[in-house]
Amino acid sequence: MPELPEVETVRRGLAPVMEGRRIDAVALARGDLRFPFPERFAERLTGRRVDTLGRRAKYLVGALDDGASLVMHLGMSGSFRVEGDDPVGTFHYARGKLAAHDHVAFTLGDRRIIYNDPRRFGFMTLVPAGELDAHPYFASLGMEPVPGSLTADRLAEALRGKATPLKAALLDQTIIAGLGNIYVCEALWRARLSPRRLAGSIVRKDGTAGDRVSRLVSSILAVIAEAVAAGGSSLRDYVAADGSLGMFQHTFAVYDREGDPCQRNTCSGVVKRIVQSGRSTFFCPVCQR
DNA sequence: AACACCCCCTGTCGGC
DNA sequence: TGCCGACAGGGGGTGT
Repeated sequence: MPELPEVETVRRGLAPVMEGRRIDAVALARGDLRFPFPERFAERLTGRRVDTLGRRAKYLVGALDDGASLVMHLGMSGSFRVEGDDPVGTFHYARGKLAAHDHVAFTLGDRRIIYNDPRRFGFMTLVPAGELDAHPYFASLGMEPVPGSLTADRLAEALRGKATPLKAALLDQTIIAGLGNIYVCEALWRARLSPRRLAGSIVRKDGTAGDRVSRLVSSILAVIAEAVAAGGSSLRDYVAADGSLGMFQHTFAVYDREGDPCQRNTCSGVVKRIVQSGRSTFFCPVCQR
């Protein structure tokens, strides 16, 4: 479910509940999510203090006081909620029993952080001190779609000569890390680029960025920044850790808008849905070239 | 090496 | 109303 803006929204919600606090207990409702939990997962976490809760691509990374990292991925349907006796800030506290698809409960003082994931495509693991950057999940991740990391020159270099459709290249986490199906569709619409065009074809012949790459970079940076500012997108039952709903879905130009008129002022096109590498792509075949 | 496909799992929704 | 297929925000593994 969650792409970078949703994961970042979750991070911002959980950080004040986790940072600087000790994990007093970890309860697992089952031995695996997408993958088995690592050996002694609960024991290794218990008693550790979470110094910071960070994010890389779509991963949440808790930096523990022994140098290890708690790595969490929400997959398609993962979410967190916070329960406790001591209402603070905007959190909605309601202590209760574990519900269906609650798989992990972290107790930190008077709070409980509960991970729920119906499809169990999410996963958690512990990475020993000093091994995070070299870990398989992280070693090959590409640029973060933020200013200073994602630049036109770097994207041009990464896409040059690539024969895969542009849509697939943008979903490739080893090129840009954190984009998913929604924001790729939206960014391509903003950049007026066809998802079917070969990725290498937007790069100039001499390998420099040029107008198309520049437009794409601006579009990606803008759509991600706007989505983060809006608290991400809420589809189906997705909510942030504080129970609030992200609002960005109301501004989708093409995602899940098959048949709607293209929102570009001068365009008479209609949003079309196609399937690329097994996933839906929404775009305007008239203005996206 | 680089791609394209299939699969993991559960819930929801639309069509009949 | 009920059933059934299609589809869903991700990404890892396999086969070409």
